[in-house]
Order: sequence, then structure tokens, then C-alpha cells
Amino acid sequence: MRLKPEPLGDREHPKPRESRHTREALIAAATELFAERGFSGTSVEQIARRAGANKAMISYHFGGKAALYRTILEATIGAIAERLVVIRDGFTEPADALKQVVAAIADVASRQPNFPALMLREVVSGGRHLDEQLLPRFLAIFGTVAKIVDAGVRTGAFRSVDPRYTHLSLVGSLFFFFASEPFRRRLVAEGIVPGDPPFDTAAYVRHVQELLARGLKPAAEDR
Amino acid sequence: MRLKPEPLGDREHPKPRESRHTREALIAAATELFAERGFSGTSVEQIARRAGANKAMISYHFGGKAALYRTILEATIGAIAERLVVIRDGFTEPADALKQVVAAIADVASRQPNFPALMLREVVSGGRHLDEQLLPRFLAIFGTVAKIVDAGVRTGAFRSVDPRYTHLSLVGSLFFFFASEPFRRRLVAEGIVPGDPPFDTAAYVRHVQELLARGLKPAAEDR
DNA sequence: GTCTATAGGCTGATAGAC
DNA sequence: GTCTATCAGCCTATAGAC
Repeated sequence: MRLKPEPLGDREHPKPRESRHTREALIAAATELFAERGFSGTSVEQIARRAGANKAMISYHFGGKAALYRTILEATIGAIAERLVVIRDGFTEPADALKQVVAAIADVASRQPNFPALMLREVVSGGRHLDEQLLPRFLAIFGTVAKIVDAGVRTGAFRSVDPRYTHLSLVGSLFFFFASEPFRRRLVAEGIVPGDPPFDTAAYVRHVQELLARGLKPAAEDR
Repeated sequence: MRLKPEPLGDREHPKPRESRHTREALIAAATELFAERGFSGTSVEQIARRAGANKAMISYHFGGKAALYRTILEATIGAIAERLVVIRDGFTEPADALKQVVAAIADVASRQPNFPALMLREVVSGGRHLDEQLLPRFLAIFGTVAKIVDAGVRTGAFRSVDPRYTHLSLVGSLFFFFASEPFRRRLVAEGIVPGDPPFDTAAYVRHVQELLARGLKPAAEDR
């Protein structure tokens, strides 16, 4: 997933123009295109062109377009699942843990800008490409929020809410923000939507955290 | 958009098997497929088959696949814009108006179950199919929320929040909920996610309304 | 209005030279 | 590992019969 520059060291055979580089360039290009245009909206021709590689290389390195897509999904889901599982298994304060979840999703989205669009497309498509190996990792996102909210409701840190609805509103807000970034950028550039103050990831993260903190706090009348 | 059964009345020529019916069947089938699989993920062959029509009818009635998609987008965006503009131009209480927006989006989504998936795909794709005619109508959603929040912040009904961020979290939560419905249904059916109590649109609407009401209310320390 | 048949373009994959 | 050339399949659009 990540496009690690990965210093080459001193190789002896400069002739095969670095398999590592081609492979990663293809992944980087394909990730962008799949996020922007979806799987069927992207041709191997386009991927190769953007990667500065030959389209035959996609079959050589990955075994075809579908396998390349799966490789990308795997890395993307792995990155977010890894982060969330740590929070899920280590938190003590539900309110704080929920903030951490928001921050973690935003952090992964900052490092891998195409992750939210890919996830959103996958969800909207009914998870068609998520097999029994990928699905559990994908659901780690859901499981983490659900566990935290469950704990919070039990301990009285949160008012009585459905953990599933809380998950959907949290993830929906965040994915939508990040996945709409290119569209918003266009609207701002064309002067259609106010770009001042500029859209800011950190500010939006705080916005969602605030909304959740205030929205889930038990009020006087809830007791 | 809507698949109005539209009683035929007494026509004289039963031979041309009802143009109206074919046209609407194509729109209904295409709307489902575009929502499920996206524009490029759907072939005219599939649309025709699901509509029980001939694929040449797509060119005849609409002028091609792209024109059919545009027809659908137009109707979809029109339906939601129409509803929101009424709220935008007639509200007095910002807190109540925001509730109405949530309810209106949910209501349109109930009548046209594919509307959120189509909108989400369009946003994630950078609004590629929204021309200068469709874009303003689409942005009525944004403008309505922004105006309401602006008013609420000015009158002190809401704490000081960015209307744009409020819009993104509101719309993101709702679209994500509705567009993920098929996926959730699958997860519940396979016993992967608890389906008890069953996911309920009205309950989710209340959840989002509550989250916003509590999340935007000015607290003692905000004054 | 509807259908069949077909044209013509593009897509993903791969054999084989280097 | 990389590239060129090529192929079979699928796609959208349409001409023309009914």
C-alpha cells in the first residue's frame, strides 16, 4: 500500500529496472485510480500509464487486474484493522477510546489518502470483493466501536445508545469527509463553496469528536 | 425515478407494448444496478435483462447508457433538492429545521432506496457526472444545512460550529447508513453482525437527530 | 415501439523476443 | 523483468425488419 521509497542499496544488476519499483508504482497508481473511478471504471492500460510501466507487468507481478485490486484492499484494510485492534484491546476509558478511534481513522486516511474512498466503494457495493479472509479484518472497525460503546453504556459513561448506530454515524461522517476531498477541492477551486477558512482535517476530527462526546454524554434527564 | 404503476386507461393500440412501461422499467432496473455496481460496472445488457426489455430500447428511449444515467441522476437529485429547498426557505427554528432535514433525507431514501448509493458514488467520483445544470441542485443539500447552522449559531441556538463540517457529518452519517443497507443485510443474514434488534430506519433517524441536537446545543461553558 | 443482427471499439490477458 | 504484438471476449450503439 504505502509507497515506501525504500533505498535501493547497491545492487549488482541495474538492467532489470528494479522489480520492486515497478511493483510499487503499479500499486500506487492503481490505488489512486480505483479510489477515483472504481474497479470497473479503471483499465489496466490507465494503471500502467500512470505508473510509467507496461500493462503486461500487472499480470506478471500480481496475476491480473482483480488480483492487484485484492492486494490493495488487503493492505488498506490491514492498516486500519491493525490500528483499531490495538485500541479495542487496550482501552480503559470509553469516552477517550472513542476519540482515539476517530483520530486513528483520520491518521490512516492522512497517510493513505485513498483508503476512505476504497472502503466506501466497497461498502456501497455490498462488500462484493470481501471474501471470508478479508471480511473479518474489515469488521474489526465495526467491532472496535461496538465494544467501546457497549462498555461506555454499561459503565454509564455514555447514555443508552445502539452501538451499531453509533458506529455507522461515526464511520459514515469520517469516510464521507475524506472520500469527498477531491470533490470539495474542485468546488472550492471553482468558487462554488467557501474555502475560507480552508477545510482542515484536524479541525474536522475535533468536530466529530466533539459531536460524539456531547452527543453521547448522559444528560441529567437520562438518569 | 419512481416506478409509478400508472393505470393505463383505455388505449386504442395495445400492439406497441406500452412505451411508458418499458421506459420506466428501464429506469427502475438501471437505478438499482447503477447503485449496486456503479456506472461502468453495469452493462446495458444487464439493465435490459432486469427490465425485461431489449437493450436497443435504451438507445431508443434515452439516447444511450450515459443519457439514461443522467436521466436518473436528474430525477434523484431533483427529488431531494425539492424537499430541502422548502425547508431552507421556510424554517424559523434552526434546531427544528435540522431535524427536518434529517427526516427529509431519510424520507426520500425510503421512497427511492437507491438515492443514497447513487449520491455517494457521485461524490466519491468527484462529481464527474454533475454538469453546471445538475451541480447547483445537488448543492442545495449543502446550502440548506449551511444556512440552518449559520442561523443557529448566530441566534445562539447552536454552539459555534463550522456549517460545512456539520453538513458533512450529517450527510455522511445518513448516506452511509442507507447506502450500506444491502451490505448490512448480508452481514446479518450470515450471522456476522447482530440483527437483533433489527436495524430500523426510524430509530437511526432519531439517533442522528439526537446526536446533532445534543452535540450542537450550547453548553454552560460555551457562553 | 420492439427486436435481431452486426459493426466496431476497447478490455484484460498472454506468448514470445529481448 | 520488461516490452511488443496479438487475440478472444465483451461492450455500446445502430441499421433495418417487423
